[in-house]
Amino acid sequence: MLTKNQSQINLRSDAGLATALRVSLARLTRRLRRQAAAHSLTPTQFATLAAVERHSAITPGELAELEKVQPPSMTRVIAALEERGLVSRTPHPTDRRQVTVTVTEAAQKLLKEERRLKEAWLSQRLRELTAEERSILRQAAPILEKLSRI
Amino acid sequence: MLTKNQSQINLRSDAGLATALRVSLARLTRRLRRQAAAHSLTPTQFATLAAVERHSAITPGELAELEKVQPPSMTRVIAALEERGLVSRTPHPTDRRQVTVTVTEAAQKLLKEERRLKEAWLSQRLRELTAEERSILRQAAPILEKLSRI
DNA sequence: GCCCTATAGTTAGCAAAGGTAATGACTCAT
DNA sequence: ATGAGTCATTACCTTTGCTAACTATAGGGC
Repeated sequence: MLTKNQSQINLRSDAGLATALRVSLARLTRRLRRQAAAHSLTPTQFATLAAVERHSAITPGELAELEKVQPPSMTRVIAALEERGLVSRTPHPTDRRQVTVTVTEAAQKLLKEERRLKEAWLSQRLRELTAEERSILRQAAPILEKLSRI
Repeated sequence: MLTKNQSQINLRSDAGLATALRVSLARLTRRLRRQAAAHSLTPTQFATLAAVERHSAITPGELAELEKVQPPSMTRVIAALEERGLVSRTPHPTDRRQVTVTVTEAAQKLLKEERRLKEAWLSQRLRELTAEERSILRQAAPILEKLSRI
């Protein structure tokens, strides 16, 4: 009985668009999370490690703001990454309250491999779309990124 | 130091698109979840209740498949909804192993109000986009829905 | 120079929501 | 009529978010 059309959501209104996006995003994220479970880093850890790689010598507070989590949540993620030798915490050069986080060499290697694995599922799904659909998603990606960043 | 450009992700490749989507989706979902915390239903409960409303007399197993969760997770969500008088479980007409779930009247009223509240944040963000950006998201929404459904 | 407030990070404890494994009730084909 | 399969549930664990409270440090006003 799963064949009924599930979305008679009115996409014209902003509220309808919001509904459609919210529901799909939640489901997709759940799906991606599950896909990632087979690999060595959780999605949160992976996203954080990638952020540390992009902004080397970043502080936990800045990372928390970037990833839109509270500082204590970021503390835990960093602790997990440090325990696995993927990031190192060093004192901030001028402010001893702060800490700077950087990726290790091991992390760079792992990131490369993880990226390949972690994206496999979604990439495969993307390949199953038509070229036009992919093109729309390409245009949508930066907008979603912008929305996620507010 | 949050001003650096965070995404030099190559959107041309499927893997790059996959990366960009994955990161943004995770962050947006986190944000939406937090936004929802002020209201009376969790996002998962809300999504499930909405699904029950759309497919009345659906079984837990079908709901689990729809929402891409395992049956035990769905059992818990349904139990929470039943405890609050929002759904009722009745025996399946022909198969006594199964159960059919339907929304109550209270739920229909609540759904309407919740929808209004829960979409407020995202709608506001959508209004801050340009008309063209919204148009792209309108085109992207069904594709994301399709991706989330595979 | 000394306090007082503000800030950065962490710790402690809680809640939401997912998962797997095992169980009980029921169905159905052999 | 029995044994395998199916549906829902229960029990338990994990991840990952949160808030509140604590510690250490910074920095300004007196």
